Amino acid sequence: MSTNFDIAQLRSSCATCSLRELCLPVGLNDQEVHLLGEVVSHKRKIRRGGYLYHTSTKFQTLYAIKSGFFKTCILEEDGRQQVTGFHMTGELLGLDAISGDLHTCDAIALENSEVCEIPFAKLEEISRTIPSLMRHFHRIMSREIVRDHSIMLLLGSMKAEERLASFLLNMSRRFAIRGYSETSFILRMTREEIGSYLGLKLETVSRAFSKLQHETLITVNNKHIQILDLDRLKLKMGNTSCLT
Amino acid sequence: MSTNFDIAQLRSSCATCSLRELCLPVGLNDQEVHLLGEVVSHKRKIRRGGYLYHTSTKFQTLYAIKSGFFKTCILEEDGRQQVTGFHMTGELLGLDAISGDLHTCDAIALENSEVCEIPFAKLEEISRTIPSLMRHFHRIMSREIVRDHSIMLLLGSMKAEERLASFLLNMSRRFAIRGYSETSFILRMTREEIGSYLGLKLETVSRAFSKLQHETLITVNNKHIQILDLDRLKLKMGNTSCLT
DNA sequence: ACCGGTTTTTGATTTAGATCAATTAAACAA
DNA sequence: TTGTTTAATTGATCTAAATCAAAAACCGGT
Repeated sequence: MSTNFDIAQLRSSCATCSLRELCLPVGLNDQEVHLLGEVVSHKRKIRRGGYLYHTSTKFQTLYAIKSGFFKTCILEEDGRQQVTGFHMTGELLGLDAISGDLHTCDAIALENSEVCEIPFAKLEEISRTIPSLMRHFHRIMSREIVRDHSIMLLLGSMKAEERLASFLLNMSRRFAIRGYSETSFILRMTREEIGSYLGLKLETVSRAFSKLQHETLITVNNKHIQILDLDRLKLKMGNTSCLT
Repeated sequence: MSTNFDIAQLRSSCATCSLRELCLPVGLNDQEVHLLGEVVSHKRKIRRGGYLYHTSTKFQTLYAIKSGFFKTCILEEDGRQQVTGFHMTGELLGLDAISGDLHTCDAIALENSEVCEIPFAKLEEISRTIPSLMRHFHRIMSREIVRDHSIMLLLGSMKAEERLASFLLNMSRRFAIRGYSETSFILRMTREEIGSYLGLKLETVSRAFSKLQHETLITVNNKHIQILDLDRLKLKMGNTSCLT
């Protein structure tokens, strides 16, 4: 909450956690880090199952995930929900709210999590004086668009097993980027949520997991996944360059 | 090509064509319009079937479509292509290239078209001095993300007829925004391209068209579509708030 | 450690849409 | 105009994934 903070601490937090997305690759000087610190200093904790934000929420805030795991989803009027993304430690959340004054989806914590709130207006303001920050922010937005296009490719033309392989490889890569193991990780979401994201029913997801396990490509222990053969898994997903 | 231009002309072109997306809603003063004019003054013509840009093209340019119709698509290694979007007069193209140095898809003209080239670096530069322009640009990017999420919803949980209804209503709305008829329009793309976009085969698209026609919701004359009952078509697509 | 609810797995059956195939219609060039 | 190519429609069949169903594993709370 306080705007009083330690630059060294911010720098190190940039290097290790949530703010890396936003400022690590930019190469800011001390004064710029100071400015940015004022913007990102507000922390917030969300318990497992809790909402980070709701559809139609008005406040325009971005969130850098300091620790934890989220899903974003659209709730249809008939009750079903479509998962539009999963978001892990170090990633940025809330880009959808910029288009209008309202969020267009719900963001729900899949485990106890902590985020930094980033008032978007303030970020715009200081990024005007720090071109590299603005550039970096634009790249993040564009990357989101590109990722969504890969998902469209996946949903539009891949079959169940390819989708799951694609998904696992995407998760693997994102864990690797954050410094976690790329072959052994816990998927916080349920089979149903994976299914919703991949355009499949939960039973189909489960079957696909089993199939990949029988082929000794992965080991499945409920939510704990171990990838036994990354290369062979890549072949599985077809020759597509999917899920950026 | 020239940086010498008439402010009045730019203003009027803003009001009527491609640049509306970029500058119309912003409310710029004369000096700002002048600045913007320097950025968007380079025009380019593309013939039907021609490429506006290729995957892995390096130049970072945005394109405002002055007139015409484009598709963007990802070409898979096995030859199939996934259409990721259709883009009509007045819309902005090329947002995918910001994330890296390369375009991540092809943009192909579906009819003879004309675009304004907007060097992205220059746009960033001048938007630093025009906050409302920057804000507006961010909204455009965010809207793209939100739209992609609607498509994910469509691909993930709608059935063939709902998808087509959703698609037609989206087209209708976009035509309406640009000042064309919302109930009678030409779809420049083939059934195969619609199918690729909607995650369906061309035969299925054709059948869905026929079905909607038999139910007297629309009239189909090859590429010319006439919507007979907008409200009933909206019901068709399920209670989903799809395709922003 | 036990209990009640949720999540996951696996099997049997059904179905929407893919695939295969053939006809008709439109677009285009000579 | 005519012939040639490409696009669209419609029908018959097949299949991947949805749906229905039931058992097994896991989780959180006491």
